[in-house]
Amino acid sequence: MILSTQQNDASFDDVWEELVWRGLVHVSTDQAALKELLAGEPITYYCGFDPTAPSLHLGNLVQLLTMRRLQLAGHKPLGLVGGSTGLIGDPRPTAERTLNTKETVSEWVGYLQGQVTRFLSQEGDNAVRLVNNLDWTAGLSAIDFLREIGKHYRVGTMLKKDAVASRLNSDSGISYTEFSYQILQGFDYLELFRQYGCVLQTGGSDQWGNLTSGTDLIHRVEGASVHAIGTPLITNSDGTKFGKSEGNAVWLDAAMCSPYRFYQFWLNTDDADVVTRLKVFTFLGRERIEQLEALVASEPFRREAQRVLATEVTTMVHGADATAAVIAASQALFGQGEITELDAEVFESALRELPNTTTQPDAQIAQLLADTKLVSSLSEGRRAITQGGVSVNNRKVEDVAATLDGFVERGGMAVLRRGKKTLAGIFVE
RNA sequence: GGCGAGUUACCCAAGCGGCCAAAGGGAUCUGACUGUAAAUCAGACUGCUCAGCAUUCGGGGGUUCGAAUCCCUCACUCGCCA
Repeated sequence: MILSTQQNDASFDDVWEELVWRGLVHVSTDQAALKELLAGEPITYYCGFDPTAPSLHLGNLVQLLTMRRLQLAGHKPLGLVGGSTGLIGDPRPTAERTLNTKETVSEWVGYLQGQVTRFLSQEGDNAVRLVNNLDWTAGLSAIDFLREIGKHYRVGTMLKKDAVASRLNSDSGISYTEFSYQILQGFDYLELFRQYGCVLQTGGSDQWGNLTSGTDLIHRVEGASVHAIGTPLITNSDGTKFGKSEGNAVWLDAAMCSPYRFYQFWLNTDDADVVTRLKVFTFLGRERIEQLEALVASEPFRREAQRVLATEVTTMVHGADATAAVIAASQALFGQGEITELDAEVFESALRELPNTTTQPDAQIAQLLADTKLVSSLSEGRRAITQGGVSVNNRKVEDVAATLDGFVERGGMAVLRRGKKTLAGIFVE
């Protein structure tokens, strides 16, 4: 099992030092106190995930791996999947969320719980424990909520939180529902503090307002000082959004983002970003990462660091077998030799890793582009051909109205390619 | 409750009766260059039965030969006053 191969780098004094080195601490409560706390006896900590989709994505993976590092240091994780907060919606800086139905949310809770437990050990005395905030909010009446929790919140403070302030400044405004979100998250922390003695919450730095909502509430109600760590928002050095592939989020669920695409996403990491990614997304030690950093500088064209990164993360998320398959497919499809000279079996299994379709020899190539989702419409398919961006088995398609005839000879298999690296498999009957 | 401002394509944002499928920027995609990079340059970016046609400018209705642009109405958002 992959979890058993993971370990923290023993060359660091404590896990806090390692988190800092990996660039995982963007903001936090008292650093000296945190360092001491984390170096001492096992503590209980938590991180929440809201069911806003059927799967977690790369942004959540940062949290999962941070939790895992703390678990490896002996601390006790609580994996919270927000059955109630998912019904309310964390305010996004831009616009109001659309509410999902209770049925949908509860279905997604199940999926996310399954994913959370895959990344954290379920063995030993610090096994991950799943919690759901619906358990302590479902039975709470609005009146009790306002009396017991709401009374501790000052509206002035709530308005100053970034998430709220930016929404108030936007022309979409904010609903009372989303405005209340920070109270719910603060309540979660209080509840976990009471039930499990939880004294640390981690989350993205964009959650900072929600994290401090909890530490402040606990301080006020229980008189205790508890902690929070905000991890940095992962960004690309060129300013584009991290974690998007073809405009879509990179999901952890193989059905929503195939292992092939997942691997390719990591393989295409910029030189400027690859070291940062290795630190955040792998369990490779400092020495190994520094060695790869040197390789990026001396032999960037070999892309050794990208290869290691892609292999490590894909293995962690999709397993060793799937990773071996997508590496083989990638080599076959991007190798130097003629595609048509590849061993038929290797070729076929490579095509199976891609989005693929079975069709007739007279099928129009523009239509196939649309069918395989390489483009989103027929028009776009034609456009791509016009721009010279489409090839079948590495032969450029010149005619907008071209069919597969003449492009597919051997074995009725073909790679359909848009641009350099967007591929699909075609099987002709 | 009163008054004012606003709602344009993925995002920001021009347009204020015909020359508007709609300026500009960003994002995205393609080509060249390369390392399946980055940067740069060029092109594309509503759909289709694609040198043409159809449908878009918050929803609905109207004026007009003709509307994103004018009028009515509904919805939503923001601000000020109560």
